Amino acid sequence: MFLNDRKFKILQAIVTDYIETAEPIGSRTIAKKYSLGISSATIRNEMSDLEDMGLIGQLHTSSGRVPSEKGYRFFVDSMMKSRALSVEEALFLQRMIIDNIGQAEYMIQETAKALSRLTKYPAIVSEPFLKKTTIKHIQLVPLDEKSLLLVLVTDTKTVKNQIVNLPSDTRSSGAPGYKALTKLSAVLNNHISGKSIRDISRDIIDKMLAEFGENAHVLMPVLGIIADMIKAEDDVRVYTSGIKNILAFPEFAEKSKAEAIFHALEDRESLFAILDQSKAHEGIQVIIGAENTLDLLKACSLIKANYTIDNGTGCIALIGPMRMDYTQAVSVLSGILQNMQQVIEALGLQAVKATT
Amino acid sequence: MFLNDRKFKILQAIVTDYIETAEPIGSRTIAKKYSLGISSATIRNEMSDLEDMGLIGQLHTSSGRVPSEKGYRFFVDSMMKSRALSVEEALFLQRMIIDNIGQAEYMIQETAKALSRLTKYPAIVSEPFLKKTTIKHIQLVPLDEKSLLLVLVTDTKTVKNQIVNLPSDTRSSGAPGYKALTKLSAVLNNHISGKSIRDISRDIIDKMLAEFGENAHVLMPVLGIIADMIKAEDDVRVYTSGIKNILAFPEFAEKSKAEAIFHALEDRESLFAILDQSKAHEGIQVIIGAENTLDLLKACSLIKANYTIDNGTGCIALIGPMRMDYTQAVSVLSGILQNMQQVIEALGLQAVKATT
DNA sequence: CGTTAGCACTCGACAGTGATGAGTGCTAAC
DNA sequence: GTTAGCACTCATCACTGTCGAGTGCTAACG
Repeated sequence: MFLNDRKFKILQAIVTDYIETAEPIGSRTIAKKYSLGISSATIRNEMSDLEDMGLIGQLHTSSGRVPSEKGYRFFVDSMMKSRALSVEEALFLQRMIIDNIGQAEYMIQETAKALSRLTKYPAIVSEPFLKKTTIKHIQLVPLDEKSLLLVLVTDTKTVKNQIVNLPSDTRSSGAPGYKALTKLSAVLNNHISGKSIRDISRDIIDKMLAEFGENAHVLMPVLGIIADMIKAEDDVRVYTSGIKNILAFPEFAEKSKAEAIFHALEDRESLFAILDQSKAHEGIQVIIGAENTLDLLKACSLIKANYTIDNGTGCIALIGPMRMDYTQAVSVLSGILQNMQQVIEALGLQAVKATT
Repeated sequence: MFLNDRKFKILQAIVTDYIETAEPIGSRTIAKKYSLGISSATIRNEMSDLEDMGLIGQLHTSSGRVPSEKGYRFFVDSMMKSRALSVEEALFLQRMIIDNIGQAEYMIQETAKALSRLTKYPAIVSEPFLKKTTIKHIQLVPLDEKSLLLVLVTDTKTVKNQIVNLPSDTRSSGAPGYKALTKLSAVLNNHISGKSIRDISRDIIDKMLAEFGENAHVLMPVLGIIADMIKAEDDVRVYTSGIKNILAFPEFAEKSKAEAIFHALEDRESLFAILDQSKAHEGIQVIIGAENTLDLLKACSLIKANYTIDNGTGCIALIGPMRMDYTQAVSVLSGILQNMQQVIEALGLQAVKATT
């Protein structure tokens, strides 16, 4: 699609103005507000052409014009200038990096918060979906005579821990002491470190049982919990932040519409459905209105990017009305991706594939 | 305040009906809906008396009557029958107990979720505020040559872990191996287990430095992170759930009102201000409208209870419009408190003080 | 031939109007 | 003491006319 310079500028004015004000915009307003050096009548003629091309529309005869989905698409593809982060945004992200040089899990939550705070749009961030989590390290820690603590480190440096309550029928033999536990930890690490849960064969279990000796009764509860933890780890979590921000948009003023969005963003299943769209896409992707496969989002736009850590890929996204500030949202999202890259590198994981 | 039987029943009818419908209720409706055996005219006379007593009011002449704050207070204090949990509610809680026999941290989050799901009101639950967290156990776990994992168990069985990145200038000496770390863990436990962060004196640090020997460079980073973790632990967290439910209430239909509530419930500071009201109160407490010290909540009611674990006390609360279903809310809250008690007992902590 | 001014037309927003109905308070009768 | 009846109040709703923003069309202008 080709537009002459004047049409280009008029469309740009309509889109940016509508993104800002959420009000249909008329020819006279454009003539006054944007000094294009032509009269409102001329603008009317051009607008009529733009309407024929399907780039703008009107809600009823004699209302101002509003960008159509095609118009937004044209704007995103051809008009949007990439914007540098503002000083405040850059500083905010910088501080976040410092706070996050800790653990991958927190980084993901914090990323969601930062995204929504910087953009005023609700943010969704999913943990990387890992095909096969493997055990990196196991440590048993004594608590008291009837329970002990199991700490599990996985190959992505996620750390999990859970209390193991020893079955009451074997409680008479009691929990092993500190020294015994370090020995048992060593046995566990020797046999199952580097393995995924499926790799633990009957054979390996038998060997470990023998080496556990008098503490054999501890092994099965421990293995059971390890299996649960790995399974929970394979269950990807999704974090959202700033959902309340949608109340600020007039397009969700109707309570039923706001409720629908709230519902979708608090429900795990629908969150996955939202993020699962076009999973293979590289770089930042903008999905406008009906381009969404979900009916619920046909009135919304979604800006999303996939990121990769080690052997898994996760997703990071912003949701807003179709009239969302694509320029800002894309630049912030891109900044955040670079941020994640730095944190991940600091954690010694493989870098995020970020393409802008 | 004393009411004769007829006035009592009429007030009860007005409160329960208004809680259900959110519409002012007139004399004729009461006469039809509740078979009190008297005509609407008589009811009108009685209502006039109730209005003089300040228990009900009307929005304008010739609107139906609405309970006043004093009316709600009278209802809660004198009319509310405690209700047994329904089968569904009881089952739901039972399942929750089973899922929660893990760790105190998750229990608190899950409690918030359960509360809001069962009542349809937003729920707030705070972690117990602990005066002085003490270290119960420390374990250092090897990760790779430049980092190790620190696991910390506190006296309330909260488990925290964080990766310790060794300073680069000492990286040449490398991270200690598995065996060395178990020895270092033992040193740490010998000296600071059972202590709070303030109890770690310069003297103790010097002793540990000596015992660490060639790995002395590891000690300070580790202690620094322990201090941070304990500090973070002393920072009580607050969880909310089901905030979106307020959209369902007509009293928050105005966007500005809903936004105010959302804002208050997403902001840590205001959450604490909400929960801090009448901290010393025992058992379940109902705070109605202007009884709230916060201006923001003057139009809301708050149902809250404090719970105690070991040396700390936390808070659990429901927020709703003044017209909230006190009967249901109180019974569910009381059920949840008993639930927490069971989980806490299973964890070996001291029981919740639940008084209903 | 592109641009512009002028004009008729459309339609949403808003304020004013009257009818309707739910509800009250008062009074008189039971 | 209780009830029926009646006048009165007030929110709600549908309807109406006015106003203004905006469009499309046409004719005139450079």
